[in-house]
Amino acid sequence: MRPVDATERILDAAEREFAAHGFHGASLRSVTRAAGVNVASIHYHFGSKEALLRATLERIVRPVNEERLRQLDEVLALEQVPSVESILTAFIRPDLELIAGLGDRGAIMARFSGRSYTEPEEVVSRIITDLFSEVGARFLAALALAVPDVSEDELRWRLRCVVAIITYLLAAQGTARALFDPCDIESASARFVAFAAAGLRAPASIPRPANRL
Amino acid sequence: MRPVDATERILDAAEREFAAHGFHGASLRSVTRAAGVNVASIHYHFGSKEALLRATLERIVRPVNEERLRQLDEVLALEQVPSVESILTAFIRPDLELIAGLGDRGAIMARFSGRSYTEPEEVVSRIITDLFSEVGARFLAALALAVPDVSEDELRWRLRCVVAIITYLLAAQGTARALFDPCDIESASARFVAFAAAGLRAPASIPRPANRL
DNA sequence: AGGTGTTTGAAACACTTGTTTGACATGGCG
DNA sequence: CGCCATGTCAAACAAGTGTTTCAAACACCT
Repeated sequence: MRPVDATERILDAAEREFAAHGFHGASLRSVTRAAGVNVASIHYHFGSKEALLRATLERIVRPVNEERLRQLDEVLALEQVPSVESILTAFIRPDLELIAGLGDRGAIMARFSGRSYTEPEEVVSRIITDLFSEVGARFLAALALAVPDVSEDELRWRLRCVVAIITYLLAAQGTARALFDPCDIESASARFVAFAAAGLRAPASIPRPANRL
Repeated sequence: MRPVDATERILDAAEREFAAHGFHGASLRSVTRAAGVNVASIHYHFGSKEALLRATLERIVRPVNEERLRQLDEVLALEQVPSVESILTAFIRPDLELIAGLGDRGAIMARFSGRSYTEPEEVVSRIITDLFSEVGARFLAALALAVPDVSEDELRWRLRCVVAIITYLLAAQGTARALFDPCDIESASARFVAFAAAGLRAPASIPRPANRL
């Protein structure tokens, strides 16, 4: 079952360790021990701990983001003015499908990617920003079509709230306080979309002036 | 300006270091260096790194949560059926006020507490769960009054989404991608409330069965 | 078989980690 | 003054960190 290829085995183990303990908390030796390889092989195959993290992250996030864009294209092809619900569904389903399709490893990957968003270390946030810039821009543009009444600035702000929710959803997965049953992605998706769509569609906020009569 | 008391100086420095690098990423020596004290003094005053984290966390979170409950009581006293907006405002304002009132340190504390929510390490999540159990229960009960049409189970789920948003808001503060201007808590609060209130009030999700005809 | 480039292995590198120790200074009190 | 608790300090502790080295093993090709 486990891949014979050492590179792949290292990535599998790194995924687990980074998910469980974060970038600093995970040690290369715990990774190599779990992967059944020598410590040196990490530097041989990847170059450094940071490079290993990037590789681990990319292996998870890239296909998910590609699937996101694919589903978004599908929505845009079907609806000339896309609904918020369709856009949000295209945004979250690739994550949920990943989790559902991979069993235990799905939970690990969810935690890992959710966690990576909130890593304080520059290293991680730089990688994440890289990986998500295109997806962010495309979905923001789609949302601007779907919710024309809200300024793009506030929409961008709201999109980040949506990302925050997904991050949290993923990060909690595989812990004692998981937010959804990985087998039931329909209701997880429905709950998410119901909440987030209403939030995105809300009338633009009107900050009351600091002192109002 | 800086407190002369060593305990306080250590807590100040720990706050900064934990916020910037997380629990594992921050080293005791970087804390003591910043605080201008000896390494041993951390163990003298607190006992261990973990105990230092707990103390740092409690010093921030406790007063904020007390203020949350105070503002919630105020809302409940004024409105017999509280509005979602009022509840949400009571929930987020103590955070924003903290940030606004404390300048740089506010941003640090925001990042620190936001970050702590997503620490993978058991250590941190245990402390957080402790500190938030009462607030969570009280606000959930209030929301159940305000949104009677949504089941308490789904409401609990949505409340966690709200917490996710706040966490993210706080964690991004003090970084290059801060989500709001600390001086303008009015519009930050308005944006948050507009988004979250709409989400909370959304009609209950109706997960269609996995296979529907 | 011999030679080539690619992977592995054990060991060491220099350094940092959290924690402990014991000597030293300080300050209040009888 | 001596006494004792309270802090502080440099130094050391053992263990663990990411990274490097270099020889041995391997796989593959002519």
